[in-house]
Amino acid sequence: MHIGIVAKKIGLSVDAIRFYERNGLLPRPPRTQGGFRTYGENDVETLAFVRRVQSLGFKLSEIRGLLSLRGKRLQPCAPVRRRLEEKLSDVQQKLTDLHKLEHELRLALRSCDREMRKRPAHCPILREGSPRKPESAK
Amino acid sequence: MHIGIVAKKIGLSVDAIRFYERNGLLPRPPRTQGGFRTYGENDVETLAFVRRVQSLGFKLSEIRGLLSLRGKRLQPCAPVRRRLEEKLSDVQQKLTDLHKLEHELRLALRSCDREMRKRPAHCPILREGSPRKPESAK
DNA sequence: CTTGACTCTGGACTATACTCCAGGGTGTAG
DNA sequence: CTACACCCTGGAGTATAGTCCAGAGTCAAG
Repeated sequence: MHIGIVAKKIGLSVDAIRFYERNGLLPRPPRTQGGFRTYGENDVETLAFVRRVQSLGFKLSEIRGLLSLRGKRLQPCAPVRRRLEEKLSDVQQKLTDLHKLEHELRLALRSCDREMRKRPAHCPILREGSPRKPESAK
Repeated sequence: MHIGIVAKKIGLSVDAIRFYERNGLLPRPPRTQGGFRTYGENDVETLAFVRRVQSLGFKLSEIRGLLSLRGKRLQPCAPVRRRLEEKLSDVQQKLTDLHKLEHELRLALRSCDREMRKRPAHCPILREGSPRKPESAK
């Protein structure tokens, strides 16, 4: 299989596949006389795996580690589990942060709303320091 | 005030302040004979404003827009409100995505767990396609 | 054997928000 | 006047995950 076929099969760009190869996510395939890469089914599967764990939030550098686990005859769950747990706790941290942010944004909106009723041309968010040269005495 | 003083006051690096200036987040200050930037209190306030809205999740390019609003005599709330709402809905979208991701990760963990009891050396995450040359007949 | 579609390499480019650097000039305390 | 701390500019580098390109070569059908 040439690279374009593989790309179409798994919905990646040809460039992305070559990029993965350069970055150690896909072994170098054999080449034709002329230098074209020739892939087999297991390459397609590897790429599918990459996509799948990527969709679980792993970055390419982490996927490299996962792939090396995958290359062994024994495929112990424990190290995978550990990584999944780390990732889960990252996600939870991000969720916490975003919830805080959501709260802050709601507060800002509320303060906007309160002020809007009274003095609609004096946004409380914008005030708190004014630009250089307030033109106080022109 | 020289740049280093301002930097210390608001907890930014000197480099960051110059970076903001280059990117239109802070007006060019007057210079000394020798070319040193000299800042006033309103610059400090501007920078404080930048930090504050940055902590609300706005990126620098968006902050530029906010700053231009801030530079006017009339400071209407409405456009600020609109931006806050957009940002809030971005955040909510991200929360949704992360919740889904959290769910996916939990599913993966569970499938790991189930398999671990039975065949601890055959991680279900790793399987689904094996590396090139499975050595099926060595 | 020609043609058109495909592939090769190496390198530049994208966005974000800065940091770090060299090589030089400036401000000010003593 | 001399240190020494501070400041200047321009440019490179950081991380991420690719995309896009030119200029050249290759493959397969007809």
